[in-house]
Amino acid sequence: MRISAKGEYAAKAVLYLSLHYPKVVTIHEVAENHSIPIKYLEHILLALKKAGLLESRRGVRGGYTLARSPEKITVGEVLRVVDGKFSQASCIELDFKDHYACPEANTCGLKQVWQDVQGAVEKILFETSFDEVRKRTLAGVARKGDYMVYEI
Amino acid sequence: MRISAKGEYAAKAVLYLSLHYPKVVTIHEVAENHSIPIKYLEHILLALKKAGLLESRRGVRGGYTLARSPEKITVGEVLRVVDGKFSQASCIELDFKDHYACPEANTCGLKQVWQDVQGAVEKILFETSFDEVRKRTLAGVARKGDYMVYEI
DNA sequence: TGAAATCCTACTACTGCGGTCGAGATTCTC
DNA sequence: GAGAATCTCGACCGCAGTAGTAGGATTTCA
Repeated sequence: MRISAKGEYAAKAVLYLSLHYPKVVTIHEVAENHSIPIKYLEHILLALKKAGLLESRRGVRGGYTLARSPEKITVGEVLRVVDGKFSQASCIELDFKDHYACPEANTCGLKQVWQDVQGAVEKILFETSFDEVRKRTLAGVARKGDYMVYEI
Repeated sequence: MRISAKGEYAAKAVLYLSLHYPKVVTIHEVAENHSIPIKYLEHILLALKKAGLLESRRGVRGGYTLARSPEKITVGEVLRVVDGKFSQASCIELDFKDHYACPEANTCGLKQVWQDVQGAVEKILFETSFDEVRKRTLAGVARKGDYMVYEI
């Protein structure tokens, strides 16, 4: 019942790209800044690119940037790519065609609970854009006072 | 980002006990009714007992029952016992003493997102009692006003 | 005493997650 | 065109946690 390391990495990376949008930054730079294993991050960014969230440029001066502006990318979208669905329990999953996998699903009062949880989670994740996360991050930095940690 | 099979088993078992409260029912009966491996269910019920949620009687005519009435047991309590805490991401976990494990936690705008999610999940799980789940099960009907579940 | 049940420890098989490796393809700069 | 920088991609690996099993010890009731 937790977000995977992969999901956290992905979110941090996209936040970093949001802070530098629309500049192109290298995997290396992202990995350095967040202490993420670089070879692992490669896979993650590649997946996000294939999902249409990021754009890349190869070769010298290459790197990644967001495919859309930060306010058009939500935390939920990013997590969905790397962590898959947010199904909270097997009993509300659907099988091959449109039917609940759990035979008791129609009467079991727990189904409602799992759906409520899933809905609440998705509501937050899909309604929070990276522009908002970016603003909160900058606000946090400003409160600290001493340095501007992120160069923009 | 999902509830474990163990968590689902535990919730189903407690629901079953709620439906028969205050009758004492055997592990065997619960396992049969929900197609849960009996030897596995033993562990789960034992853990719930040790956590103070269930009571048991050994020997012939023994079995389990709730330690309190269904309205005094929440889904969250049950899941916490078998699945541990609901920390959504490592960056909001606390280390040995009172400090965030993640060094960027104070400035990272993601922390708030993870906390929002965790809060929303806990609110639902800890405010839903098994008496309510029991009623919904008996009604076999969806409630009004539940969350819209996003299409996946 | 014997059957029915929980209690308890130990073990196992498997899956997925986190991470690594090495080579290939592309692009820029000189 | 050479070479460096950078993304692309498939294969691989170790570990921890999950799900489940085995078997016996203990308690209780008739």
